[in-house]
Amino acid sequence: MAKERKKSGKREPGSGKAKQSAKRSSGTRRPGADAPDGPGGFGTDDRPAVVVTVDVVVLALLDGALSVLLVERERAPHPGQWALPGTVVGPGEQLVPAATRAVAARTGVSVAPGRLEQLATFADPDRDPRTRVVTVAFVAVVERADPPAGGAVASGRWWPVEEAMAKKGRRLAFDHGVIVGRGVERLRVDLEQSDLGLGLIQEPFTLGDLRRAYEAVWGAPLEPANFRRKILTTPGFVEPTGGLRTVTTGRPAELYGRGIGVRLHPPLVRPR
Amino acid sequence: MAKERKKSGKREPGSGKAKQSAKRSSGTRRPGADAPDGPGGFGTDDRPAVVVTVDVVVLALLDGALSVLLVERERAPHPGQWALPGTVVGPGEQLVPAATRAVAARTGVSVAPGRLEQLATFADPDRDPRTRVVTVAFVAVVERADPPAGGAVASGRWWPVEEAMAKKGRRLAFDHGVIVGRGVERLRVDLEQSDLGLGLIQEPFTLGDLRRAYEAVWGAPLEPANFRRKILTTPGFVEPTGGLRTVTTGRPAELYGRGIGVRLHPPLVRPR
DNA sequence: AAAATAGTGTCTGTAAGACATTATCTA
DNA sequence: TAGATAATGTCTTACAGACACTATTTT
Repeated sequence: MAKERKKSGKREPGSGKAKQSAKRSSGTRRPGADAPDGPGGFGTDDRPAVVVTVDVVVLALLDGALSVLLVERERAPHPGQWALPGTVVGPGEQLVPAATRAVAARTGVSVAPGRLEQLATFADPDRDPRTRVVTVAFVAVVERADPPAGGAVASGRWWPVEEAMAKKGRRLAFDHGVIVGRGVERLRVDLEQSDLGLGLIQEPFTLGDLRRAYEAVWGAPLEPANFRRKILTTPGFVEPTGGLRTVTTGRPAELYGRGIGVRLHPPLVRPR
Repeated sequence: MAKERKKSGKREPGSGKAKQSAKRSSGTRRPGADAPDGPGGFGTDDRPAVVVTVDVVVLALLDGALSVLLVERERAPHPGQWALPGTVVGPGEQLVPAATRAVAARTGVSVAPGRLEQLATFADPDRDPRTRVVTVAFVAVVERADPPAGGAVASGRWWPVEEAMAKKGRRLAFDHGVIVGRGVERLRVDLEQSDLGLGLIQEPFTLGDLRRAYEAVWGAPLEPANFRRKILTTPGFVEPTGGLRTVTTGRPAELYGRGIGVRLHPPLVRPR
């Protein structure tokens, strides 16, 4: 039914390490030089065969542990392995909507616009054995590690980051292990410099809730008094609700909601 | 000459805001849902027509002013306007080599590997009127704003950032004005947190040279004594050579070389 | 000598680290 | 009451901002 592209539609076998000089003599388009975009713009023949995708590192706290949302692959490549939710970017589609759509479609989890940020683009020629796939990775935080919805999207599962990264033998599909690592590191930095950590907990929350979220992300204990001082003396970080919450034992904690949003200067530094 | 693809090769007019629901019924591939990559992987028919490019924001000091390296476009779109040096990413080519190659080929400027970092990916469906172009932007610093080489690469020119961004009427081509802005902001942050600023000056240098580089990037004067203290008390930032330099008037300044490299904790904060 | 630039010393204010003390709940 | 968690207070340390002062050159 569909017509095959005549040129440059096939992936070159063994194009692995992508020696640039070798590429240039490889029969496909000689990249760049001083013909910026070809005589008539991007001619169809000049388009290298490439697929652009988005992949999302969705992070949340599951039983107090920082966890990442993964989907199990059913088909090759890497059948049976776990991968980030992602999708091919549709024609005319923006990246952020594509990322949001991918997460929702594959896992049923909905990501709020302000809690999604571009992480980096991964484009190793060998990262997908089928064809050249350039993926724009995103990081997102959600406030509840919802159990995977049933039915059509049942393949999603939350994995503690520790476990996802350290699976011996069963690594994540493609280069998704690397991407998860980068995503977690990005979140760690974001927590230092913004109030993005609020996206990991539900309102209303106590300062203990917030501190435990930070501790989970950073993997280090924080001094409660100093943490409290930093949060409360930063205007716009949190707003007291006036309410109290008693959990089990101990003095009831004051409840707060998210503030109007802040950038931290100086940052809330993590323990080194 | 070139055979046009039958499907999804044309950009849909008015697809600007990329309404997702509209896209799905657009006759091209319905993105994602629960068919991750099609029955046989990425079929040729399933590939949206997309070109992946790299564009590089090369920054340097030209007569003490932070400047960006631009090339003049000769053909449509945006003929006569200035643009970032960039190129289509070749098949099997890595992004960093592609970025380095693009700068060298179009301007004759060579960028050191450690002075090039990925900035972000820009993928607005309308950013190029010809076809869907997803570009991975990089920032680089070079230590000398070399005059544009002659001959084949004569189209490169250094523009003071101030001037490049504020051209009234003659804006930069595509979304390159936005990309330059993001690149400059990234450099400003990098200067706070790393020794990347050393990449803007030549060895050997004085602390005055280094301070003036920071002042140029941040657009604000720094207290010389405090700047000096921060640099010298950070192990590994600079190494004294023992030499002195007398420029015009004043006490001769001690000369330094780059240290072994550092991340700054706490950062060298810029004036707010 | 005057002007200019480099380098040193020091006082002060801000904010984080450490930790003791008080408050208020449940078992 | 003991134990647990939350909240407050305070002493100390680290470090940046501000700025006075000294050093060494050219004109």
